[in-house]
Amino acid sequence: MRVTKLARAGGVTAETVHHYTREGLLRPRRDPRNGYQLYDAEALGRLRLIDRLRSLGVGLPEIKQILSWADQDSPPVVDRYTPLAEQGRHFCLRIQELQAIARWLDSIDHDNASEAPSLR
Amino acid sequence: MRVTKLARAGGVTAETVHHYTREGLLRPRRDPRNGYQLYDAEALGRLRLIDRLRSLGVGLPEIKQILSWADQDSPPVVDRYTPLAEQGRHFCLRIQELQAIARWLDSIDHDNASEAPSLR
DNA sequence: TGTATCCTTGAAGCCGACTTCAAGGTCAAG
DNA sequence: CTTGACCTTGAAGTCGGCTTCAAGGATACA
Repeated sequence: MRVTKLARAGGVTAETVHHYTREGLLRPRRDPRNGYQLYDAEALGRLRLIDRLRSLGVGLPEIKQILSWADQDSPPVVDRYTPLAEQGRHFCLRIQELQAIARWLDSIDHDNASEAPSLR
Repeated sequence: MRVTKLARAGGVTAETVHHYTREGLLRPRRDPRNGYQLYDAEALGRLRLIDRLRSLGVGLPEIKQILSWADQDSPPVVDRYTPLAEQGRHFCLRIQELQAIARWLDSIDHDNASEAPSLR
């Protein structure tokens, strides 16, 4: 599929797809006849992943790295173990923080007398 | 305490504290003698919360709103129920996404044969 | 009393992530 | 064979979130 179709499927603008492509996060093949960029179904998965990570405040370079791990089918584990584990810990921390905040928001939501632990 | 001390305690620069103060996320009282901004222990809690939310991609206006809920000691629940519940759902979604991604990263990390579900 | 450190405000600058603009090539339908 | 929708690239513009700069006042202390 071409940019516009991918963009619509992923819920972003065609320009955003272009942007990610320029930045190397998406790597479409080319239609040899006209130079058009052609994206496959996997590209849609990548696009959705990019979008989710972006909404969580992950920057494009970091996302690019994550995608590169996904690209390696049979990678040498030892080469990427350290940064990957680090990434994993990073996300685990974020999750815990997010959960704590969500619990707190929820406690207000249900009008429990509890307050934000982080503010005291 | 004054800006620099708060900033150091919160692990940010004094300029960042100034920025948050200008944007209304922190509201220090003033030393009447010299106009200095004075922050209390609660401000440190707020600062830490701001910092965590920022690292999760939450923007300053959204954070300001969240802080305003924390400010209300005995608020009319009905007035803020809707946006708050929305916020809660928003964060829950983020958490779920983040967990899915973390699981996936983790699965690579431990070299299971599994792949990213989001890419297929 | 000097001087080093901290405080104030306002304005300008920087960076990342898009978004818009411009100029032109492709293509299907009528 | 023209019109409208879609594609290309490169460059410039926008916006949020700081960060830096500038000019001047306050404080601490040897």
